[in-house]
Amino acid sequence: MSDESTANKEARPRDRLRMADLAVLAGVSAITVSRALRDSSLVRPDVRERIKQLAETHGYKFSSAARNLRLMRTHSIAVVIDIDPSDERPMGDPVILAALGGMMQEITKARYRIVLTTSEQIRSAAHPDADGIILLGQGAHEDAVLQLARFDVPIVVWGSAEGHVGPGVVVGSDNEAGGVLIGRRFAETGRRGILYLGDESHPEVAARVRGVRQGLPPGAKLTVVPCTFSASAGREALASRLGGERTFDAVAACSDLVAIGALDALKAGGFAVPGDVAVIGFDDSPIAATAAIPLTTVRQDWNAAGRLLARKMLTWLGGEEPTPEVIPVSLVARLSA
Amino acid sequence: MSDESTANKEARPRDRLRMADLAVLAGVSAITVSRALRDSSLVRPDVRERIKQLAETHGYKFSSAARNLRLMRTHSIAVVIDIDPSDERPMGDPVILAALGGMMQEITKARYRIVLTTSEQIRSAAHPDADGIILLGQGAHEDAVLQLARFDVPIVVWGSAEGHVGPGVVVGSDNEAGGVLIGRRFAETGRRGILYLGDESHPEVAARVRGVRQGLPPGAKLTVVPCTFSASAGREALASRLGGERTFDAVAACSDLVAIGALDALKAGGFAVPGDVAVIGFDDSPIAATAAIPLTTVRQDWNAAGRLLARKMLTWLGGEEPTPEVIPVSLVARLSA
DNA sequence: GACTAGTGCGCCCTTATCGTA
DNA sequence: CTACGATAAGGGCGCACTAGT
Repeated sequence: MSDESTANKEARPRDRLRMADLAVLAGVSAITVSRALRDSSLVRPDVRERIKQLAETHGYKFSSAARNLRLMRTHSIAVVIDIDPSDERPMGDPVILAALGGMMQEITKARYRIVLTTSEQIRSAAHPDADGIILLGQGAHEDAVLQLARFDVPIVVWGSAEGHVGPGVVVGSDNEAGGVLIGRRFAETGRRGILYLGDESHPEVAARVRGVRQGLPPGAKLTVVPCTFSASAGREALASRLGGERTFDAVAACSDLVAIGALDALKAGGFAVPGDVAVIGFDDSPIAATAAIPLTTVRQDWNAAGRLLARKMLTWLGGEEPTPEVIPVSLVARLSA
Repeated sequence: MSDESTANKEARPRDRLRMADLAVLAGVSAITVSRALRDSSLVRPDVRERIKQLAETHGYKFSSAARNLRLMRTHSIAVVIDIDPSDERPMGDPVILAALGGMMQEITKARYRIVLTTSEQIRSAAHPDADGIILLGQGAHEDAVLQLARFDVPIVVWGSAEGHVGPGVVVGSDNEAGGVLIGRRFAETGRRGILYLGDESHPEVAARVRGVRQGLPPGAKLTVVPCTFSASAGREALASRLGGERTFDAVAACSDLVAIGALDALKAGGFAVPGDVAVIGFDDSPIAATAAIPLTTVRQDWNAAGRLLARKMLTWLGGEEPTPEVIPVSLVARLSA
């Protein structure tokens, strides 16, 4: 009965309103609708308002897919974190969540979106599907950045600015200053033999160790014991040093989790904290305050860090290459040192 | 001299290879390239392979923006979490990170992407810009779901299945069973006066309270003290009950953080744990194990929860409406009860 | 001629539908 | 039935241009 193809062409039953449809309703062209909805000054304010009203009343839905295709941008920023359940670290790093929170504040304010990814996933992808990449986490070594450089998008990295030569802009805590705070604290409390629990091949840890050394008085002795970022690693690293005669009276750890492990080992060995041995952590994660012996630690403001990382990225996406930046840290004195 | 528009048409200098270009190189049509790259059986295996090779050697980059527009899908799933730095709760909830990790495993495996959002942002958006929404967090009340229902996309919610009538599929811990575990533990250790710290208007908390009551012996007395999900709330709620004569010998909290606050208040009041008062938390977050008095608590497997939430959503996106599901919980006995 | 307010056209790239050999 | 192709969306926006001051 009805000529369907013609009917479709004449008045195709579209389930979705486009700008073109709105344009007909408003008696203007589609591009004017486009501009009106973006508050372009090329459209008279009254026309703009009328079009917006129309869009509202007709339940118009903007298609970001179409915009993304046209502009060849995704309006999203990839955030790379490694949440590996088999690894002990991430669960104990609520700080990452704080950083995510900070990033969300800034990124959503700029009308961008955060796409969560793992380094493994993004590395194996042909395409980042994002306008920029923010790299987070302790594992963010140089090689990770290099791998990602093949995507032609801005990269902002959390890490240690020193010694960074590759692509990408680095934002990080002032690790060396944090180390100095630790060294001074030990100096003030008369400690002479210090054990540092952490992996010096990690640039951030290396900077902290340097700082500790600076903060310590001339006569003090500093020994670095290699150790990853988990509580069990801290426990084992310290336990290995508790046999025989104790040659240290202070322990600094590369994270609060490691410090908690050290606390365990000391307790098991029958040592008093801070009486026999003082302990200082790093991060001021929530577990620091609630530990059996409330942990003295170096506070990194992860929320601020997240915000800053995001702002750097947004600056870059705005066309201006940002500068690296260092975030100050502070000592939180509790009972352990 | 040169007719620019014609020149553009004849041999426009394109910086990006399209399927159409690949088609010319392979001597086939664009649609065949499309099918070949998607492993369609409509293309002969040898042709398929040849086209894939070609794509590889010429550095072809697939445009997901174009696919998204054509298919009217985003291939991404919005995950709504509230990380509000002004709020005390989220920082103490590293469990959320574990859930995110679980979701990432499943979602990236399915070649979807996770878009992080806050409830505020998505509520004010005209459009979710995602094929589905996963709602996470303690604040996921019914009204939040209703607000999101106006988007015409699948919603999967973390929460309490009981009493849920609105749209969306609910996945949650077996809160009532968790409560029973708590009640039994108190029963076994001879506790008679129980204080429950939590907000019963919250469906999950209500279910736990019911469970506790079931697990308790007939003579025991249970009192619910309203309290939000933060450590300070726990501290204050308990402190308010410590004046005058103590009428309880056990405390159950709606989260480990709240339990930590209660522990603080008890310590300040000079009570021994678990001697005078036993304390049980909920979640088994990292702070439970490292607390001053290692916390007995009910473990929820957040990684598994995240994976399940994601799978439910993927099932739905695959065209089949999933069923609600309840995740088992277990008691982790430490020192506090 | 310079400015304002607005338009027509084509392109971004992929894929469902229908058609053909 | 198998393997492939031509066509037409999908929706927004840059570009080059014009009508009217």
